[in-house]
Amino acid sequence: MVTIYDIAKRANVSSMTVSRVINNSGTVKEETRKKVEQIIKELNYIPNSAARSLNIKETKILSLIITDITNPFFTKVARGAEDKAKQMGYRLLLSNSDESLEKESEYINMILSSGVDGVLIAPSGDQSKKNLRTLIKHRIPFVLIDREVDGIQSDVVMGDNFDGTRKLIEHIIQQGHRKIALINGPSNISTARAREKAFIETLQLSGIQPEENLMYNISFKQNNAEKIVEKLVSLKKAERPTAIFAANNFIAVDTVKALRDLGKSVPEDMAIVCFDDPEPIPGFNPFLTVAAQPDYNFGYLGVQLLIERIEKKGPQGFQRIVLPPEIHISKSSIKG
Amino acid sequence: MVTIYDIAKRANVSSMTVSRVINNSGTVKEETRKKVEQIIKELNYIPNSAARSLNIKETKILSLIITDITNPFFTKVARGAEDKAKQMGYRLLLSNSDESLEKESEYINMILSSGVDGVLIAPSGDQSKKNLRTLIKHRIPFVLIDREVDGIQSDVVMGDNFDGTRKLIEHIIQQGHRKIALINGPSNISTARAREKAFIETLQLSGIQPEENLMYNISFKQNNAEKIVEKLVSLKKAERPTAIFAANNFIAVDTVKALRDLGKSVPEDMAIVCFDDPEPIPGFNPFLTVAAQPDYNFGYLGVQLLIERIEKKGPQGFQRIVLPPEIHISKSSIKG
DNA sequence: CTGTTAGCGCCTTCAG
DNA sequence: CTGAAGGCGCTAACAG
Repeated sequence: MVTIYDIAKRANVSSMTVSRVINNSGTVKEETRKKVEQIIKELNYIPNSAARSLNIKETKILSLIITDITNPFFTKVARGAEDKAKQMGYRLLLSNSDESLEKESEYINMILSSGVDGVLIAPSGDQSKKNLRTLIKHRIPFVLIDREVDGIQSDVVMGDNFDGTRKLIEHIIQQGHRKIALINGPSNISTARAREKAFIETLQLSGIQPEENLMYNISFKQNNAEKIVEKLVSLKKAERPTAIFAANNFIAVDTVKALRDLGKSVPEDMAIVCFDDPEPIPGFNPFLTVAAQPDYNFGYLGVQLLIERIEKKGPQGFQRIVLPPEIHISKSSIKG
Repeated sequence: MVTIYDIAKRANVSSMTVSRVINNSGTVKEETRKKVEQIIKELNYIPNSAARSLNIKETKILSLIITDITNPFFTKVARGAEDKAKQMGYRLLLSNSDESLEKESEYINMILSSGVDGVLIAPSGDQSKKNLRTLIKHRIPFVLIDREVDGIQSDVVMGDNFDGTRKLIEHIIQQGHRKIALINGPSNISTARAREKAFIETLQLSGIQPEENLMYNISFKQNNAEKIVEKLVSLKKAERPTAIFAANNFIAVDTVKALRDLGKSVPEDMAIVCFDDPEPIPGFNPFLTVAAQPDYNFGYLGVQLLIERIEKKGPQGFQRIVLPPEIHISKSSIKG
């Protein structure tokens, strides 16, 4: 391995001069700089980042913790995050928590020891407070994406869950539906709470009384909605919903599949609207009516805030960026 | 920051003993080990990985270079890679080359200086040889995924492009099509070459003469197929294809959109089959007939080979794992 | 503009 | 089973 000393020797300078050339720091005579640079090329010298990190205590590595890269929403978040990170000279570590506090904790531990400069995280829920506290204790800057956590002050980039939900529900009411079910995520996740609140209030504003037996909390992960759908479908006609609001894309997909398996058709037997688009390519094969979030920007802006925080260029107080969703109306909620 | 010395002092041992406890190396009396471990907990000690890496020359970080995480095929590859990496105690860096040699080269440079232990890469094409040679020169192990590179010997995990293509084309011929167009990726990518070869040979075996003016090479990226589709559609009826083989999912999506914009319907006016599923959730909203690859395993097995190579547990020779695709027949190729 | 000294936190080597 | 000395490759702080 060729080190800074090998370069120094060949160039008849000290290691410090080489260091200055590499980092463009201090002042070096144009002539010596040229010489050093040439020798660096000749010898294919590459600075050792471990040694560098040991000194200056920064790695130029960020950690992205999402629940599942396979969820098209987070796929785009990751792409936005990576793009911005690269642009700013940072690398990005990928982690999938699968909505599990335990996995999240494991990643947090790995983060502490691998010395990343900052963390962009979609927390698994309010219980993540524990993990975020750990980050705070170790002075590792972080930015929350998509989800807030009760009792944690920080920068955050999130969607307008209330507004998106309200528009979806208004739309479905406008389509003539009065019995509307909610299949929601766990209530320890801020997005689920906001969506439920908006669901209830929007119904009430239209003079519809929200019904307990039409509202369910399951996981935001795949393969969870089937039983709920069966239950809803098997209700007596008078009690049965004619529309379902799926609180995220995975739940929506499950719901559609479950209905299909039950021989029900969408939207004739059951209308569906959902938050977050399950399609990676919007508008390709449009079927579901969705509140599509600017997912790419969640990641892009998140990394931007994070780097500002790391490099202390950010404002003193925490920033809270709320991005509005776009409603895309499609077959799943329109009759005929 | 609490260091190994702080622990040593408190425990009345030397830093070496602490080091031995941390790494489970050498021998330490059960009693002292217990004491040290307790103090580590009390003080919330976390080993500094930069210092560690500086000594032992390993980071437990792998780099994944794909063309675009947003492509559902690579999304799954990434998930498989991350799962295996985590299981083996490694972290994974994410990079999107966007099929660009330049971006790929930038990432390779970052890799060299950030000292990752190994690289899992879907090369941008045969021109990546340059970058792979750089990795070889710097003794950084790598495994190719999805694509081989002319003149590079290495471990590789890839799909059976010939077989998948053959089955798709046989299917489309069986549907009565004789004029079949190919919208392929660039011929400097091994998968594109294999798919073209299989396309031509399968046609010939069925007594159909491949036609130059029905075969095109574009990029594997999004938003490229429109002009080709327009050209194909505007051919005189006698020359016009009745089916299109899109060589990857992005091309297929573009093709479907372009046809839609031109007022053509699929499969009535034009049948479509493609390699790689554009749906993140197979079978959710089935439309396209596809050769779906075991994408998750590309990443999972790729990382497995890579770690074996890094830890020198792998066989001397290089491994070449070829995974068969599954054909999913759907509306886009079946009439009425 | 350049060099010297010291040390980042850990692990290897060798002694005991 | 444990410790002392030295070094990994680099840079901060100072000196010239």
